[in-house]
Amino acid sequence: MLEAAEKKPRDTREKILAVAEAAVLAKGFASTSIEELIAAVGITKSGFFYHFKDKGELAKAMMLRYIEQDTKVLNDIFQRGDELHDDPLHGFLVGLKLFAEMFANLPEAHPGCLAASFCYQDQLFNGEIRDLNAASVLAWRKRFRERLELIAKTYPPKQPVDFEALADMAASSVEGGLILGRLLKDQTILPRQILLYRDLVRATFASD
Amino acid sequence: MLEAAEKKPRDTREKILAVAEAAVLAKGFASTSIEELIAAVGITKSGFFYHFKDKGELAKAMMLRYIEQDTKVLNDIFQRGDELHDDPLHGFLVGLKLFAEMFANLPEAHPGCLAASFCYQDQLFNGEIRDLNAASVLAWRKRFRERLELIAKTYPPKQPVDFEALADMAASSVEGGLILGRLLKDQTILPRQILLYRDLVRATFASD
DNA sequence: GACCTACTGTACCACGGGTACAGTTGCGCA
DNA sequence: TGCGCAACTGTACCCGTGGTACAGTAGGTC
Repeated sequence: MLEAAEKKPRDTREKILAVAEAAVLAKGFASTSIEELIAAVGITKSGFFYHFKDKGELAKAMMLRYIEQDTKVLNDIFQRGDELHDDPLHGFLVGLKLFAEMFANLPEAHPGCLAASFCYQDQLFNGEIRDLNAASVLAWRKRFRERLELIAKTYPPKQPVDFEALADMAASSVEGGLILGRLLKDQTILPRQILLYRDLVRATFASD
Repeated sequence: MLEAAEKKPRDTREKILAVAEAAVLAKGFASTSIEELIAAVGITKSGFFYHFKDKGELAKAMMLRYIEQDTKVLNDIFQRGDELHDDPLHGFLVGLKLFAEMFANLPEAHPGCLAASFCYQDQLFNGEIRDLNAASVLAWRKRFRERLELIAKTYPPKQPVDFEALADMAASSVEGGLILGRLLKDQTILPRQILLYRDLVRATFASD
């Protein structure tokens, strides 16, 4: 009876999450109605509540999905950077360049960061989701901080450096660049912010 | 009959806007109910709709109020910076330091940026509000870009510089710093991001 | 005493989140 | 061949909130 035999288990759940992410990034979580999600996916309300016991569970699943995708992208990009360069500093700089290029080459504007969206509506969510969100930022901090300190072993900076802040600035540049890019409808803003961050990293460890 | 004779015209309107801003930054615009605003201010629903014909007009008034306050703060800070230093570069660097200190010395965590909050819910608003929001970012860009180009006349940078991106990075650092600060509940993140931006500006025009 | 500003009071509707639960369909498996 | 399970559908219903509509009123000003 079904014209599509390609249906896999969990497929619907994934579709709901994808549609929900796009909607939340455009309108916020509260104004994303379950009604519109089921209409877009082509299921009924009962179908939705089969997958998620309430809207809060949807939020949690969205966050987990986002963090997973995010981690994978970062891993890929910076691994490729390191493959192109043995040196910790130059591998990192190549990684940052690849990162900027990835955003520059997106077919359309980046829809935004779910962590930022949730952050500006955090009273809607329970502590579990806020903790997930904080953990994802700490993962960025750890990743970049460890790299920066590794670089500092080979290239000791002449000035004292706030490594934590410099690590955070990677995430901060992305968040800031996404917001400005959206507000001005200019896709070039985000990659250029990342390249400026790259300039700062290079200047921090400059050997001249 | 009224125990308070201190009531001034427009006072209620201002109270509504202040309460609404705090609520929107905590929960988002959509989930900020008119009900809770009037409860906090102590008026009735009819009183609310006397001041704003609908929720959209409230949003517009919030945005206008936010932009006005924002402009005033920036003017004050960077004017003081320039009073302390004649040189365009060093006046700017002092201004950035004052800016960072302002955030560091806030009695409690900065509640967030209304422009960012609206940005992540922009489908809720009409074009007028989105235009206001974009204009406020362009005002930051213009302010910082003009200053950077002025500095470049005295301190020509040795490397080519993306002045637009470097100007945008001021706003971007604030937006990014606010988000990270909120997510990690750490008030020091934002001022430290601004100080890193200051480092980048200094390095860009370094004469050594 | 007329007029204006800044409200109050009352009544009402539509929509969406959420609950409850019974029924159905197709697939894997014994 | 039939059993059970995952993944739904169908129906019915409650309630809170945004939003509309509009009439009334208290206090100050000219």
